[in-house]
Amino acid sequence: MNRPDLSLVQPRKTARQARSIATTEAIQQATIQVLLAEGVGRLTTTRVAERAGVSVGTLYQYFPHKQALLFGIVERQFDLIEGAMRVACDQLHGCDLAVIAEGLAVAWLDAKTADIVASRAIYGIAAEFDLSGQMGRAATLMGEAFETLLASAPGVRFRDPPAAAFMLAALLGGSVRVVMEADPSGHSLERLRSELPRVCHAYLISASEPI
Amino acid sequence: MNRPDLSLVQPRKTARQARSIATTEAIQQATIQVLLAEGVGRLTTTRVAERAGVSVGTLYQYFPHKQALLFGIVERQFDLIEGAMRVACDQLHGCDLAVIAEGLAVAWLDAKTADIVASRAIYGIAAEFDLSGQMGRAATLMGEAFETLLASAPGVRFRDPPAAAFMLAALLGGSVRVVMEADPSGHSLERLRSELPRVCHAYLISASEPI
DNA sequence: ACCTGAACACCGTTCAAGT
DNA sequence: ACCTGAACACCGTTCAAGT
Repeated sequence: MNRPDLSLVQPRKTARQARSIATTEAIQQATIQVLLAEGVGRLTTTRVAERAGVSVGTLYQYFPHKQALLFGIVERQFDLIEGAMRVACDQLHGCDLAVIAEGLAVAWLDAKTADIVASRAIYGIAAEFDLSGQMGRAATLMGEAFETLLASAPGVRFRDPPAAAFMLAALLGGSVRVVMEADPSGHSLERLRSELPRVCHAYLISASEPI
Repeated sequence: MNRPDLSLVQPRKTARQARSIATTEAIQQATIQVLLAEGVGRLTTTRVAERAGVSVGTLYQYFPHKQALLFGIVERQFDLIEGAMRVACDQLHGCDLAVIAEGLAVAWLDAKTADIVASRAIYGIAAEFDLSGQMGRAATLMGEAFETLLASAPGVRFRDPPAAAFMLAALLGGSVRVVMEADPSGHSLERLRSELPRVCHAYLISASEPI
């Protein structure tokens, strides 16, 4: 397999006609089904096409390469998490640091563990494909949202707001990812659930000063 | 490719004879060379065998599957990091919390960024293969080392020592991993370098109490 | 305008045959 | 005791031919 051009995430041809849309939809659905039923290791363009009721050729008319199949799913999951965090940020706007820290940690953990099946699939994908592009973009978005949230906290001023927001995102994202990967049983997730809010709170306090 | 049995990480036959040892060595060296010269995407059993000057059949006499080739390299890198952290733990034994926090964060960042070429290769491997087993084992080891280190800090007592040690490991491992993956340029690594010690210190204080 | 599926160039892995 | 490499069962991707 030659290294595919990862910038081509869009479908090769926009699905204008009804039939095209149906086909695209069917292929995406089939991807999820194969993924859940057989695992990443057995996710094959031919298998997906078969499950979608089309031929491989048709599949390649809408998705430039196998990775594009997966990117769609990952993007959907990322959007879900981003949405959940956006809601959390809105609700926490103007609250004080303790509430913000606790709120963000809980929201993040909930979002990541909400659909454990999807998460498992995503981590499987992440283990097999290069998602650094997606992750970088997501990190930047989180950083920005966190920065405005932190600015809204009353009675405190951050010495370096972008740095604090960035670090907070790295903290949440990193610790949850590493724990989910290292211990899929989810046992040590409980520990994370009790400790992560404390980490966030302690850090935010140390990165800011009163008034 | 059928999902290989990951428990078979050992070479298929122990290399007793001199010739065998040489062959094994050559294959391992060839793996690294191919990895560095051509990237994970072009790492092929045939290519490795060719570079090692043997046939594919010979390769499979010593390595049960392609993954075993990679596991060796990853294990070596993990050992390096584990060693560096063990040294750091020894040096920090008995120091107070501020020094321990700063020391661990710096040691971890240095170990992870020491051989940037190897790290890049490792992350490439990690993106393509399932390393959850290795990572879980490494996390447990770190947790234990951290726990005895934290117990040595004078004047403080941790409310839940295993939880604190675990969280510290997740913090270090997660944030560095996520930053390296999301921003391979290494630009935001500088930010991490200045913020991570603060995170560790703030958390350790909040998880302990005086006397 | 959309679909088909044989064909191509590659994989990982095996095993009868050699030295 | 160790090595070879053709052979096998799969991949991802393409493209001439169909409707």
